[in-house]
Amino acid sequence: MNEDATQSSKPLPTPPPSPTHRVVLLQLLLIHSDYIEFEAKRPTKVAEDVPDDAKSGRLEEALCAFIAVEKYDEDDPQAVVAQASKEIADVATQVKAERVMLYPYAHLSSALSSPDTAVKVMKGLEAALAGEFQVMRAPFGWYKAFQLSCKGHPLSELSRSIRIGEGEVVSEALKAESKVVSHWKILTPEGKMVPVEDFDFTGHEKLQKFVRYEIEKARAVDRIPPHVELMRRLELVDYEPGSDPGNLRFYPKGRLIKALLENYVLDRAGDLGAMEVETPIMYDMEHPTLKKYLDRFPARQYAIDAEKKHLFLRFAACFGQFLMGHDMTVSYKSLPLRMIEITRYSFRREQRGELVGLRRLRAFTMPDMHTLCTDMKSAVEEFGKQYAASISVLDDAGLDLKDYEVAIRFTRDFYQENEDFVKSLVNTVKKPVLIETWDDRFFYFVLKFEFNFVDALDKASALSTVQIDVENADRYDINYIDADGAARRPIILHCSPSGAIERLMYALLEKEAMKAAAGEVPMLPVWLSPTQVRIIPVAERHQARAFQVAEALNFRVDVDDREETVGKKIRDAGREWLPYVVVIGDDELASGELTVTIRAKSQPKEPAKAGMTVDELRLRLQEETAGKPWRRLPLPQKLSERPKFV
RNA sequence: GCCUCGGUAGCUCAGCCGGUCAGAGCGAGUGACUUGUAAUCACUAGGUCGCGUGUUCGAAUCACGCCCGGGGCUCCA
Repeated sequence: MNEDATQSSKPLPTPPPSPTHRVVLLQLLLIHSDYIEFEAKRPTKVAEDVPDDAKSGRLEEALCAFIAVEKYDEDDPQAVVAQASKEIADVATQVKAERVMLYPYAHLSSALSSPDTAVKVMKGLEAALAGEFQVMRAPFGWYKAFQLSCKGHPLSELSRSIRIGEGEVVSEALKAESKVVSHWKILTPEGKMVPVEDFDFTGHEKLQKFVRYEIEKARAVDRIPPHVELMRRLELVDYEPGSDPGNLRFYPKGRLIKALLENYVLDRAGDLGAMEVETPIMYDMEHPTLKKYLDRFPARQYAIDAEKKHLFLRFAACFGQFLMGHDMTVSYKSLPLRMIEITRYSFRREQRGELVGLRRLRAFTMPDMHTLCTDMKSAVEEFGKQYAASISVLDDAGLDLKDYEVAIRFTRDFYQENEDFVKSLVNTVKKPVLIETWDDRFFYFVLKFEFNFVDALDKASALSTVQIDVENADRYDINYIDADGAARRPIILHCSPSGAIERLMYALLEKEAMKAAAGEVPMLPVWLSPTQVRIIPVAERHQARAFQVAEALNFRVDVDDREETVGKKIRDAGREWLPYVVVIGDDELASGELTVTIRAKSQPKEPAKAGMTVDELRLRLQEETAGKPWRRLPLPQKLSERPKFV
């Protein structure tokens, strides 16, 4: 559930538009006319009271705006007026019309607003446009006769739906957010709490970048993020224009890496004692509990209408696991009780301009673990364990403490009672940490941390996170039976040990891009490399031995049997970041040994070559991949049989 | 959602003050070469110039709308 785990760097909640405020619409049909003429014939029962001289009218060379005010407009008529008047003015200017006819036209909508709202909006539009144009308004709620002559040029007929973005609907939670006051400090391993402005960042440049990103929102980017080029060039992941933006396609190699990371995080969660579950990806907007929850903090959702239900796609696994938790019978003996799901996918309809490669998506894969704890003491203890586990998970994935910055955020009250604990967290990482404190609790949690990766373009994004949630047990009516037989509310931890899997891939690629820029040789950890060993037979007569070695190694080994020169094959292997490249020619045939190029020891232009036996190479691979999940080669073993995906 | 830049062959891109402007390199296919650590040579095929509408005698080129991507703003449980 937790956005930070996956997608954002900031802990503040998105202003939650309530689901009922979700869409605000006004339907417009704009006709550029030679003339428009109407006459009100007789009133309907909702008719607006108007003087006789307003019951008919005619405009020459006018833009005629047929308007249906919709039910949803009732939430914010002013915003609708502002938006719609701008739209009408834009078109009128474009077609060089000096006159505008506002014509209420109910048939454009199937969900009309109340007549009061409609009249209010119509009058609002009239007032808003009056300054710039000659405006006439046909009365609302009358049966009217009209004549219209459409000019018939390309822009003469346009229809518009005015949509007011969710963010403009001010909900209770948004109002609360604007009152949030954050205090920013740096906490050092020695336990000193220093205001950020007084902290000497010498030697902690990445932390400084992160802090600036967080507080000052410093951004300066003028190029495509390196990982976007890499994800395509390495044939891992790509954009999918046939879908919605931010929904990506994964090629076999990308799918392999993602699957390995998913399985690895699941394994590690299992080590912590988590039970894997699976929950639906869509939920009923009208479900009473979810409705309250959505009111509290929706990201922007994807909505789906199905038969009689109005559904939304989940943005985390919280829904499913909390609903499950609500129905479970849990004894205190079961606590701490941990459940995890790798959400494939979590959906958030992030704004178009925010989407970038693997960093920020609309559909992403998030390990989402929830832990029920008896009380705050137990929750804090569990928090410490999951903090340590997150460090270890990232380390195995290829990111160590130098690669990310730690943020710890809490309420003032929490800190007063747990100061030593917070300091111990900082001591664990042995480097200064960004601290954000709130005077009051505006969010559902009292304590959280995130690990924030700072990329090649100095952008920060959150990976691992854990939060202590003191609110949702109540909201979902989750309880456990204590030793005395009484039902009690647990404290709930939200944890994503790695953050979103896509984002982890992004971080790995960005890290390697930074290494490459610094003159080092980039590569993925051996356990994640789609091909672990490539064998290059020098001539056709060496192929049999190549396949024999491939089989004996029993890892992800492929054979470059293409009709290319050895030089070409070596170069291609380098471009694919192959950890081990074995060339087999007459010499190897004779000696039985292997000539292996070891990427991890190579420098640019200086491949590190070593002679070793098949067994030695196999042992080496076993050591480097011990304890990690394994999957078979994701592509045909013979390079000659492989398609190109990009 | 707004602003801005871009979309030309599978990929990277040139052409773009309207008129042999439909091109290059890589990739792909075919043939030759049987190859020892960052690109072997030759030939061939491939494109509604993102989509639509308009302006014009004539549009890849100009205008408008839309779609997709990059960046910025906003936003970022």
